[in-house]
Amino acid sequence: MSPRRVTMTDVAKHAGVSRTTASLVLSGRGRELRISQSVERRVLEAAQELEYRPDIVSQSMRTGTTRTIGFVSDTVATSRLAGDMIKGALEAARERGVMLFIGETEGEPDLERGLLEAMQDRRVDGIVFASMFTRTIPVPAALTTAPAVLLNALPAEPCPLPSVVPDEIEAGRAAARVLLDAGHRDGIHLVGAGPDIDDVPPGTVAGVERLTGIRDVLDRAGVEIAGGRVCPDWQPEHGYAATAELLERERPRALVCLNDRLALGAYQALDGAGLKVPDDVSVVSFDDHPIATWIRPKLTTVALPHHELGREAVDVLFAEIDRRREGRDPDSRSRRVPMPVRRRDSVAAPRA
Amino acid sequence: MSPRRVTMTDVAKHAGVSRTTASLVLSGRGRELRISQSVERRVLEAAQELEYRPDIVSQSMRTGTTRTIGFVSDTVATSRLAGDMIKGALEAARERGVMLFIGETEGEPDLERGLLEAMQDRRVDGIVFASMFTRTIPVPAALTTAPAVLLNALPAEPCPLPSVVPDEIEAGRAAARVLLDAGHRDGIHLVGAGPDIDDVPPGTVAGVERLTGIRDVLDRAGVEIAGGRVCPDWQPEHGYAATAELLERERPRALVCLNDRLALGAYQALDGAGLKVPDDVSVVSFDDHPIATWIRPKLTTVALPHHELGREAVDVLFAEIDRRREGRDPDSRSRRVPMPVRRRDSVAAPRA
DNA sequence: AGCGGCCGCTAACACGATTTAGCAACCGGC
DNA sequence: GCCGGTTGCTAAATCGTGTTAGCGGCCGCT
Repeated sequence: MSPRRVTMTDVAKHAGVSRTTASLVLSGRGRELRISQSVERRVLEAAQELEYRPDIVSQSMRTGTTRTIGFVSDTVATSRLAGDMIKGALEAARERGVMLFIGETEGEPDLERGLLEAMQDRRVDGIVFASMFTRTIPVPAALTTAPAVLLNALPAEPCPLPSVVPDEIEAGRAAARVLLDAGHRDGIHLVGAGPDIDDVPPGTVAGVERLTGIRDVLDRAGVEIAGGRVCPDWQPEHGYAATAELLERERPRALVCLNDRLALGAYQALDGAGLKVPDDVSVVSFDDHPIATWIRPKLTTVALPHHELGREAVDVLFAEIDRRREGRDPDSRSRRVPMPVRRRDSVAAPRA
Repeated sequence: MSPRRVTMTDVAKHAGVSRTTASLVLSGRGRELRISQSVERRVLEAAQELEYRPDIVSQSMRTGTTRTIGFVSDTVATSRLAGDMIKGALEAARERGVMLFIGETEGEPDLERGLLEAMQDRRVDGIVFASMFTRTIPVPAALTTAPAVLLNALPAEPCPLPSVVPDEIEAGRAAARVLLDAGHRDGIHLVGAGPDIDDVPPGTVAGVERLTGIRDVLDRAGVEIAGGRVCPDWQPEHGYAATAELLERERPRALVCLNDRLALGAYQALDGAGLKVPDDVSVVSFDDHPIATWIRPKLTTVALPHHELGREAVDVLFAEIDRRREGRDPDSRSRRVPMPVRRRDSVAAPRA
């Protein structure tokens, strides 16, 4: 079988000291507690020679901290985006020597509760509670036990939890500015939401906020939105249908698609109508989904910074853990992570 | 602060019995060790009333099993596929009340070693060592300590580890059969690899095995491959280039693309040449990437069963853990998970 | 000589569970 | 009345670590 792990007792024995002394030296408190240099050296050498590594389970037992955090999300498999978020969280955790439990609730309260309990039973130091698309959520009661952060989600009711979300309003503004900068003033249509602020699929934050940002910039510039079409879901087929229907009535100069999958559908409809992107119609979108660089021409889009969101959430979580340890009140503000514009080939000046 | 957790001592005190008795009852060994029915009931009631849940860290300390496994992969963020694999693993783990650590090595040996050590230090019960695309890998020494399974990877040298991989050869056969069944005999071209068995991008298992399967079926049917083009990487742009170049020379009747991203590029090139899928050219592919259903017409493809691979890996891992516990030798066979054909709209009978 | 103080280390307990060994009480048989 | 066996429970050890309290020895001062 596998050879028994080297324990601190082994190290102490090998160095000819008590286990206490070994513990003191190895936890760096030797100097403070007046362990002689020679003993200290003997212990360190013994530890190195035996390749001693502390057993974290035992440490957790004693100290109460497991150097482990939980990452709970509704789903991990929707897209590459989810993976990026986890990747960011993973990096930030690794820098602190912390491991990540992951779990998915599939949106079911039972699974959610079970998962949170399983993590608490394993004494996680904190929990990142993530949603794969931005929305407001009812905060589970179990989340108030351990330090926690909401990721890509806002609490439905005021609660003492910090949250990390993408800055969708500013993203909307950025998308509108891309078109204005290229010289567009007329024939700007929306695909997926709008034109009015109430025309959004239910339950999404991204819809309202992106639309708010777009309208804000266009309004200020005195530019009127030519039209818009709300889609129940933001899949390619809906983008195709909305755009095809639009093309029957009029000829747009620019499309703002509310995400890249809609934009893919819009491309297909434009192609079917013999219109060229960007010469005939400019397209700007949101998300920076992998397909944005696969379709032709490559899509100009405002990126969801999933990687950065994941990192930031873990950073905020550890700040929160520190606050708790110091007995301070939790920080319930929400962080807005900027969404960068990826300028590619789908936007051009309108034809004269 | 957060209220102290309810411990077994609390339960025992509340029921008026010793901690030992409480433990016996709660671990279901009460009957066996002749605890009276009345005491048993008192303990169970106390546990329920106090909402007692055992502390898994303490249990781990005593029993050596953490009900936690590690999922180590080179990367988790390449695509939705990775997410699906994790999702499958997660499901299988949840069914056993087991949590999942995840970590990524980014292919760096240092990170890999650190990660495996971190997991061992947390006494994981076993490790799934996954690759995001099928390949042969050198098995890290640290993997032999705990029970482990290779997922989507084959050991470079014989070693006592089971592995779980997709059945790529049979997938190749299935793809070829799709074309034969539709009546194709001539003008079958390969995109991404081939036509000879050596024409594959280096380091991939999928390339050789898919090609092997394709050739196997076509050879048996007496059908000759009209041509092929190996691509250094399997991205849309390579599929586009290979197909565009092919179209300059001749007019294919069917394309076997070695993955869906290549197929996307091929679609674009065919579209550019004014050829219709599937009327002019049939296309069959591999992976069942999300875009397969987004592009028009929807792509017929042989699916990588990522979800199933993840599940299977965890199942095999637990079988392995059981073997070890019973002192039997490890099972070093490799499992082949079938790759199902997704028949959609990109294959039709050749034009008369 | 007696006493206080420092130096360098160790004994012992705690964390929360599991498990082994054993104790007290009762019963029956001779 | 003593012995042996069964019943029903508990004391105590254990896992590997962190931490507090304290012990013996030496030095210096009066």
